[in-house]
Formats: sequence, C-alpha cells, structure tokens
Amino acid sequence: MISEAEYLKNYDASRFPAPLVTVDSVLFTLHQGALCVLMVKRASQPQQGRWGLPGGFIDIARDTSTRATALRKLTEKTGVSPSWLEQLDTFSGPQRDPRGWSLTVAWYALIAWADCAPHIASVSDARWIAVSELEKIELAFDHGAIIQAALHRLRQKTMYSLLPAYCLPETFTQSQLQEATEIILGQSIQRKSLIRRFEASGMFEETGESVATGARKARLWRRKPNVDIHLFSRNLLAD
Amino acid sequence: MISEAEYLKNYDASRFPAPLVTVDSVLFTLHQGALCVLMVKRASQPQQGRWGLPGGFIDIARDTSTRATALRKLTEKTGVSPSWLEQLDTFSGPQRDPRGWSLTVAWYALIAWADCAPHIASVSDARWIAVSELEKIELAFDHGAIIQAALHRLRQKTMYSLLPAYCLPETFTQSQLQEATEIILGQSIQRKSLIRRFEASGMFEETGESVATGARKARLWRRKPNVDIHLFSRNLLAD
DNA sequence: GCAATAGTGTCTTTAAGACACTATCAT
DNA sequence: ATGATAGTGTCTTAAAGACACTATTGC
Repeated sequence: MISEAEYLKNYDASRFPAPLVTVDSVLFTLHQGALCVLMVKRASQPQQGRWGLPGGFIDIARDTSTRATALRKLTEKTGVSPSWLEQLDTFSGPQRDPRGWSLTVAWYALIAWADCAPHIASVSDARWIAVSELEKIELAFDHGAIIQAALHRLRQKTMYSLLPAYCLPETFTQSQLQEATEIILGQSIQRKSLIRRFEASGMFEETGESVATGARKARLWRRKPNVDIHLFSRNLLAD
Repeated sequence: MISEAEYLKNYDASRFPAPLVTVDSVLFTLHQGALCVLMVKRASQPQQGRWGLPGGFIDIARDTSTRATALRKLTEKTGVSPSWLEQLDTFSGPQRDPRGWSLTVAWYALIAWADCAPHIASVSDARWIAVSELEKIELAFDHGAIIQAALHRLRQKTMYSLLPAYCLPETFTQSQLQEATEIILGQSIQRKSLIRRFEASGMFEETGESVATGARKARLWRRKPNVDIHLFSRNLLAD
C-alpha cells in the first residue's frame, strides 16, 4: 500500500484512452423580432466550412472550470460577458466527432443584441442566425441537436421565470419584456399576467426615466443588481 | 488546404493536455423511512478509504455515451438498471481531484431498495447511506456538493412530477407514493392533492390486486409501460 | 363495534386568463 | 380631439390546500 502523495507522483493521466472534451455554447439574442443564435463558420478541420457553435477546448492552464471556458470563448466572439449563462447538458459518444469518442459540455446563454453588435460585426467568422433560418445552413457535428435542446430549455424556463429579461438592454420597458417573451414562446401572452409576475418577482427597479415608443411614454426598468432570478411556482400558458 | 480525411489521418488527440474525465452517479432509494444514497468505499488511490459516488472512467471502447458509462457503473454495484436516470450537471476545475484538472459528468438515479438489496449486500464496498448520515462520513473529492445538487434537483422535480414513483417497487399503493414523496420533500403533503395528480398523470394502471397494510386493503398500481413521466404546470407546496 | 387506513366530496385559496376599462402622449 | 400605446380593475377559471366525510378491513 502506497500513500496518496507517492501515488500522485507516479500518476500518468495519458496512460488511458480518453475522450476528446470540448465546451460549446448556444448564445441567444433577439433582433428584429426574431430569436437568433450565434454561429461560427468553421475555419479549420474537421467540418471546415460548416457552421458550429462558439466553443472549443478547455485550456487547463487558464480555465478554472468549463464555465470559464464557455465565457472565454463567448467573449472572444462577442467582446462581452453574457447576461445569463447556465449549463444545459453534455453530449457524448463515439460518432458525433470524426476525430473519435468525444464529449461536449453544452451551455446556453443570453445577451442583448446591442451589447455585442459592433464587436460581432468586426469578427468575420461569427454571425447571428435566426432560429427559423437554421435549417437552411450546414451545421457541424450534432450542433443542431444541441441548439434544439437549448431552445427547449429556454422556452420551458421562460414559462416559469422572467428569463427573457436577460436578453434585453440594460434598461427596458415592460412592453419590450412582453415582446421578448412572445418571440421566445412563439405566441402572445396576456400583458396583465406578465406585469403581475414582473411586480411579484422583485427583480426590477425603475430608472425614473421613460421613453416614447410611438404613443404614450413607457417607464424604463433595470434588473436590480445582485438579485437572483425569481422562479414562479406555476407555468404561463399551462394548457 | 487539406481534406478532412487527410486531416483525420494525422490527428493525434493526445497532443494537447486534456482534463481527466469521469462519470459519477447519485443513486437514491428509500429504506426504512429514510432517503438514502449509494456510496462506495474507495479501495484505491486517490482518496483511498473515503466514501465516493459510484462511477469511474469512460471506457471508450465499450460505452456509447456517458449515460452508458453511468449505467455500467451502477449495474456493477447494484446488479440492475435504475428505474430513473437523468443527467444532473458537470463539475470541473483544477482543484477537485488531486491528479489534476478534472471534469465529472454527474447523473442522478432512482431505484427501489428491494430491487438491489441482495446484490448490494454481496458487494462489500457499496453501502446505502441515509442522507441525514452523510455528514458523519468522510466524502471523497467534491462528492458532497454533487449529492447536494442532486438532492435539490430531486426535490424540485418531486414538486412538479410524480418522480418518487421511480423509487418504489414494481407494484405499489398510493399511500406508498405519498410516503415516498413526503420523505423526499421532508414534509407532509395533502393526500387529496397527490391522488388528483396521480389520476391526471395517466402514468399508472391498476394491477387488480390489493394489499392489506394494517387496516383496509389498498389497491396496487404499476407504472404503465413506455409512458413518459408527466410534468405538471404547478408546484406542490408552492409557498 | 371499533380502530385504522383507504379513498371521496367539496369548500377555500391562489395565481393565471380574459378582457374591458382608464391614462398619457404625439400629432 | 383622436388614435395609439401604457397601464389598471375585476371577473372567470384551473388546480392546489384544507378538511370533513364515507368505505373497507382485521380484530
């Protein structure tokens, strides 16, 4: 019997065949009335030329977790940290990547379009693709399935929280939140229900400002700093 | 520019430092009125002698996904497949395992105690530990945090589904389901609410049998084969 | 019959759905 | 003043909470 210290001195992680590990993120935003996902045109092999999710390998010298890897890859492409970042699932198997048995830790994220529009315009290989346009492009690996899983999670969580607030600009009106929610869910919701939840959540504060978006001015709100998302005990649209 | 085939011929996955990847499962059961987790006494380094979750490395020659790894490791210890197995989260970082930067894909699972009691008794290093007793033993790595995350998920899902049915024997009474739910949630629930959900779920069918558990006989039920879990649009105990 | 558990009836409560209503602003 | 969007009031509805009630069984 040897001590842990002795054991570790002789430990060689590369003795056993290991899966290829990556981290990929599904970053959502809203733009021109459509729900969009950030996609990257693959510049190198494998699957060169296809569109893939922003992501890549863990840098074990710098990343302190896969969350850090996801953040690092997202900020490379967008210039900013997403307002929301949550682990989605992992996807694994011998077939999903031609290089061999692979595992990807998938995250999903939300950001306001305006927060990263200039930076993304400057990154030639990254583009927002409307969810409805995804079927028209060639996706890499199983990224189509990952996006579908992220969409499902986003829609579910939108039914029991005010998650869409995380893809709005820093200050926004209740109508913008309603519109965001309706785009994500793909159907209209009762304004009154949304406002009841908005107040009950305790997540927001008035800025004191208001904006005219065509007719009567609307109050502007922001997320209170350091307040967690509120989860409701019922779903909207419970049919 | 080279073709994908050429690229793959020369690809060597071991060129880059990669994390150590494991799969761990939090297997729950109910026994003698307590919620229990299957723990394994570590026979070898690192963390020899501490209690860890059942799990281990992916066998890329045989496992077709991390789900397969989780199932393989669980059946080694219990002799059977769990009734429920769902991915929980991943845990990663440079510090959680003394061998280096590591990543574990964590699953949580449910099984009826009686389904694996004989096999577990025959596996000397595996033991059911009541959740309330966990603090009394030395846990390996960050497995305490993983168990807490699994517990949280189990309790949440119990509030909007009849998940506890998956840790009951093949046939069971509504009272057993109520008791299971109450043990998991740590508080009593309204029998009427449970039975309303039981009927609305469409997940169960009568066996035609009934059992006497002390007083009046109770009907026995089983899960319908190939019926998915039903998710309710409200939580129980919504306070 | 009695005690104990199985199972039902039904009123209350909570939060969403529906939708009419009033308020404010640009023109 | 008008029309449009902001925002409120309030009735209805769906499903959970509370709890009293009846049913069945072993003793």
